[in-house]
Amino acid sequence: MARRSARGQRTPLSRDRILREAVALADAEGIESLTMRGLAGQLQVEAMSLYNHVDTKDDLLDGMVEYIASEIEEPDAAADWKTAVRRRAISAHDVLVRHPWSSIQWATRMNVGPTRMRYMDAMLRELREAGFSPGVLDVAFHTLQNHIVGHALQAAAFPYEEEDLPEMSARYLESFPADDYPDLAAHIRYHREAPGGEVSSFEFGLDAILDALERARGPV
Amino acid sequence: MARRSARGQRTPLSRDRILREAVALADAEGIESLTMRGLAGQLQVEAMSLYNHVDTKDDLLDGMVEYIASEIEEPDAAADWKTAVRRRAISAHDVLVRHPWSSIQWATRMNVGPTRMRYMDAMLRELREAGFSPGVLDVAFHTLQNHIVGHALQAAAFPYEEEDLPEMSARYLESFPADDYPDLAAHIRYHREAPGGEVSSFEFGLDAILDALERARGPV
DNA sequence: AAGGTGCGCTTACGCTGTAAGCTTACAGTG
DNA sequence: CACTGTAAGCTTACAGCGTAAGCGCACCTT
Repeated sequence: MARRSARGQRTPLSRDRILREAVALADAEGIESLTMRGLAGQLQVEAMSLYNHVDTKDDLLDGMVEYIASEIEEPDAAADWKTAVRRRAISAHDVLVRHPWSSIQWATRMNVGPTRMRYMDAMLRELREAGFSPGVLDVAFHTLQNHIVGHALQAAAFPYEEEDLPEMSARYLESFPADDYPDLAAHIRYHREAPGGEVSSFEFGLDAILDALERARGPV
Repeated sequence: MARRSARGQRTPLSRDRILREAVALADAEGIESLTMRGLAGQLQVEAMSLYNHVDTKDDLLDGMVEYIASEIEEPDAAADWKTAVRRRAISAHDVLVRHPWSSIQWATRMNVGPTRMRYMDAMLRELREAGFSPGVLDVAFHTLQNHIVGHALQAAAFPYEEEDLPEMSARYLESFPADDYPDLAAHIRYHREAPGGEVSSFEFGLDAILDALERARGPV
């Protein structure tokens, strides 16, 4: 069953090959249908073989988050703090949205690996070097992080194809009990009609947070 | 097997009784060990009987989130927007922290029921009546919501008993590679030593956001 | 007394993660 | 070249999961 070349030797499995395939599979089919057997099948291997490179399924999932975390880009070191933080935040958000399953895992799994640690450490460093006092730094970090992950989480909730989305959300709004929840209805309508859609909604909020932080620098 | 009184009639099951028990069980044992069989066992009933009141396990989980959402308190209608929003946010955060499994479900499940809709609608109304322009209102709502759920998510990550926590986190910090991630280490230390601990860290950030919003009211 | 029906029970199925033990292919050594 | 240790695959098996299908009891209505 194992895949072999013409001469009979098999392409060796490896943690990295497993993680890459797992990420691809989760991207394509959704993480809830990612099973050890299914993943092994894609790799032309039996399920138990995966356990030579991965401790448990949890370990696999941790590895997947680490894998996509490494796609987050490092901003130019010469940039001022606001630009650097902004770029890093946008890149992180991009990655999380690109892998719709990842934001939930990011928010949920507490086994943070070295790649995520590097990411957090770098963002904290940029904020510290910007001159924030410890208290403000803490708020800044969590507010930014919550914005990034929270927004990606929202985006992942609408995994529809780009094309169907307008029609779909229109139909949803039609059946929505707008009389019972008038402000919520307005909110949904706003997101439907907001110029530029979801992406710029993220950046708009991000800039609002960054501006507020800049004003709060020093005191508080 | 079904529980009966002395005269032989059984205490009837009901959706509400099921949800109440499911919430209690998830609170006590963690949601990952909540199974249909286990839940049924607690209710002295067979697993399949639950399906007379609940469509699927997903429906059960949705119901559980709705159940705890109803514990969020309505602030005094006479209060000014900042006080009202603050109170609602704190109450919501309290509820999510009180049920450690709920923040993940809240962030994850997209099937929002009437109770959660009422909650969102009320918060949006308070912000609108405060005079925010649509754009700022949107940022305000999401930033607040992300702060509430994001913070509860973090808190749920440390499900240790209050007593063990200091010793536990001290040991964690000892083995933490502080040389590789100096700013992350400082961040962890800050959370360990911050006056008042996690709760006030939430309120501190909340107030920072509310103050920033107040300043942003009108323009942007 | 009769019959309907709501609701709990029994059984069974396919799927999951993974423990235990085997077998094969290759590298290193004589 | 043969021998052997080991890494990494395969096979089998198991307990636990959600839930579909159908049965039968206890009650309510007439």
